[in-house]
Order: sequence, then C-alpha cells, then structure tokens
Amino acid sequence: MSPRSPELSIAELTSVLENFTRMSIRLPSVQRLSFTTLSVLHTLSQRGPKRLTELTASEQVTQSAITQIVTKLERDGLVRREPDPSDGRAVLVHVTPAGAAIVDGRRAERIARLTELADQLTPAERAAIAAALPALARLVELSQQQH
Amino acid sequence: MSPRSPELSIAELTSVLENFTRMSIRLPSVQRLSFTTLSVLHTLSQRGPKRLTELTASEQVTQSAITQIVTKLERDGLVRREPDPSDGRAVLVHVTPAGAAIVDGRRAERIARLTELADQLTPAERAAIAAALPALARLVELSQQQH
DNA sequence: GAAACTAATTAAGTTTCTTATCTACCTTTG
DNA sequence: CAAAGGTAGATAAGAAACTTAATTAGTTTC
Repeated sequence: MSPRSPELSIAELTSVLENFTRMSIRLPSVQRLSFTTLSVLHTLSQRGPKRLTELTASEQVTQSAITQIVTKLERDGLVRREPDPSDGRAVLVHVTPAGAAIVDGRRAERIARLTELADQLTPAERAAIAAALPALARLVELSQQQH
Repeated sequence: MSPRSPELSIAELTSVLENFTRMSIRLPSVQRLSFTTLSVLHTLSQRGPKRLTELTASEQVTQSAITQIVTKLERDGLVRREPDPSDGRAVLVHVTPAGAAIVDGRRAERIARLTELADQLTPAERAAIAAALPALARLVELSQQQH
C-alpha cells in the first residue's frame, strides 16, 4: 500500500516462486500420470498440436521418452496421432476431449485450492496480487520467447 | 497503474503460476539429482533438520523412497544422519555445507535467469510485482500451515 | 511387561526414464 | 535423378526412481 515503487527483489521473487512450484507439484491426480506426462498434456492443451520433436524440446526429456509417453497417452485415449500433411516423416499429436478434461480438472483443483487460500488474504493483499498479474504473465511470455 | 483495487482473478493467477512451475522445473542441474531429491535438499536447507517421516509427509512420496534418497544423499556427502536425542527410533537428517551449496547454486541460476527477464520489464511492471511479493509470500505460508 | 504403535530399513517388483540402434522419409548435390 | 547425408519417429535393452510388503528396533499404554 506504499505506492513508492520499491525496487523488486529478484531473490525474494525467486524464493516465492520456488515455493509455489513445490506446493503445486505434488497435487494428487486421480489418474496416475507422471509429471512429464501431465506436462505433455498441458502443453498440447495450451499450445495446440505438436510434433514429437517439438515436445522433446519443450519437455526436456529424450525423444524416446516422448514416443513412449505419447504411445501410452494414445492407448488411454487422451491424445491421438495424426500424420503431418506437410512432412511424411512427422506426426502431429492432438489432445482429445478426454485429455483436455484431465488438464481442466487439475486446473480446477488448483483454482479451488488457491481460492481457499486467497480468501484468507486481506482485500489489499488480493489487490496487490491482481495488480501484479499482467507483469507476471509478461515474465512468463518473455521466458517462452527466449528459450 | 490503476489503484482501483481490481478483483483478483484466481484462474489467471493459477495459470501464471502453472507456467512458472513448468518453466523452472526443467532447469539443468550439474549433478544428476532427481526432482524429489532436490526437493528434499531444499526442504532441509530451508527448514532445518527433519526426521524421515517428516520428509515423507512434505515430499509426498513413500517412507521407503525417502530412506533411499537420504541414503544416496548421505553417500554423496550432501546430508548426514544423526540420532534424535528425544526418540531412539528416529533419525534427524541434516544438510551438509556441500548439500547447501547445491541448493544455493541452483537458486543462483534461477535468480540470474529471472534477473535477465525482469530487466526486460518496465519499471512500473517491476514495481507491481514488488508490491505483490509480500502477499504472494503470505499465500505460500498459508498453504504450508494448512497441509 | 505384554500388546499395540511408530520410525526406519530392506527386498523385490513396477514405472519411467536413458542410450543405442534402426527404419522411413526428406533434402541436397553432383 | 540417384546417391549421400540429414531428420522424424519407433524399438530394444538397461538404468534410475519409485512402490508395496515384510522386518527390525525402539516407544507408549494399560
């Protein structure tokens, strides 16, 4: 509530984000999907169909691992492979409605949990977070462009 | 810049935090330590010595997994086991200087990366994040009390 | 002080990844 | 256009990181 533009402490921001990471990472999932598998679903759901090689880059695991994950997800009906019309070697992985439902369901859990916590903050605290949201979103955007 | 206390959208906050999680989770680590192993080191470094059962609760894996992780960390000189004077069955796991150095090193990497990104924000954006930091930290605190 | 409980370990098996190799398609170049 | 090299994905085998189940040792309770 002091609008004197205090300097941003990146160390503190880092620490806060670290804790959010560790807080959300262990959310129980109904289906037993590994972290990487969930991340693949999330990526496909958020950014649309992707090749296996693109997923390899974004998820930071080996191409072989992505093949195995996609195979398992396809067997469970959560994604489907489609040929890439522009390249006969490539495959485009699409998320199915069932797959999207899992991503949405997990997001709903997180929203519910955060809502409970945010309810315990003061209105001023909530306003401060709201005011920072666009900047935080920009930070994420910048990070995605970069690498 | 509009200090009219706009309502906080938890859905947007959730989305932003999700992306931060996925952004930081795949940071390359010099030593090949699993996510859970790094999380144990982080917990010990941040909250001091803990019993194996306490780590089991905070890391959300089985007690057996914690035993194996601690054994491996001890073999590598990153933690050490000490008897709990108040309970002959229990063991207190302490992080060693070498273990703390790994945690600090990884934090330094994250800080460096975030600093680069934050430099690309406007001063107003940085100020907005700075103003929200205490509230975000409180949110983390509340979450840790709860569960 | 016997029974029930709790903290940690050990053993064995499963899941999730990696490395190495392979096939198929694409692109380039002589 | 045919051969050479490059890229996308799949497969096999093995390593790493977990799980479940059973065991040991110490603690609490009645």
